[in-house]
Amino acid sequence: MTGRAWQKGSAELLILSLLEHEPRHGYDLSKLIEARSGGVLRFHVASLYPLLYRLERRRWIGGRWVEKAGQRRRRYYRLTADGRRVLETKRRDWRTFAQAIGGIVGVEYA
Amino acid sequence: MTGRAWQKGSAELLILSLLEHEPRHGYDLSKLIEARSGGVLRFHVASLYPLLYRLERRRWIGGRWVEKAGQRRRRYYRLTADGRRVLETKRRDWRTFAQAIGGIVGVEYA
DNA sequence: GCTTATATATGGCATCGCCATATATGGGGA
DNA sequence: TCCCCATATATGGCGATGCCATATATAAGC
Repeated sequence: MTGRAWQKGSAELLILSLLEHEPRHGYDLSKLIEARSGGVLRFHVASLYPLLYRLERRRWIGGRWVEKAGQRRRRYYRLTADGRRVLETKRRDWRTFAQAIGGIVGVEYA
Repeated sequence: MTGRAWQKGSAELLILSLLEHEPRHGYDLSKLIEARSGGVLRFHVASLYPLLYRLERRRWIGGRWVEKAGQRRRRYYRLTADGRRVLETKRRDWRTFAQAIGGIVGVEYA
């Protein structure tokens, strides 16, 4: 549970980043985060879906249902123009934040 | 408000780090965080004092009152042996976490 | 005398991630 | 055949943690 509290706030940045180049659905995002972080990051679906609704309500992402035979329906999300701008800002902010923390606690990321 | 949400969870690491080499009192810690981060990080005292009580309750830090003439009383905190171990763990965890985030969102800290 | 900086304290609130649980479908193995 | 697992989305309630507002108290500076 150690680092779980840090995830607060980073979730939005993660989701926006993963949607940058292609639309994805919720379950896929959840699996991607876990896989790409080598298991370090893990988002429970109970956090993920409400987060996606929130981002959609803010118009940072847009979702649409895709139904295929022999498959549960999926909702695919894509970045909006607003979302793209927010992503850039959040990336910069994250970098600034991480460097500030690193500077004080004496951690280098190299 | 941009990065404020990220602070959740990093507060403990910051405090423990700042107490690593010398005892400090609450107000001092609050000012130090702001100064050393160039204003990027800022902890309101309303968050800070309850946090200090929590850390003391967990025996990660120990506080003692210091009264001097012509000065409001101050409570100085120092790291305990437990606190020192926790600090090491949290530092490692933070590094792992920041690298995982950086890897997914495409941010380098160099 | 008034404001500002120093210094600690606390009640109530908002945000956000988690647990538990629910629904629904397809595939693989015993 | 039957059950479990992976896939896929949904939601009520809870806990942790930081913030706002406010309070108290003292010394320094104008």
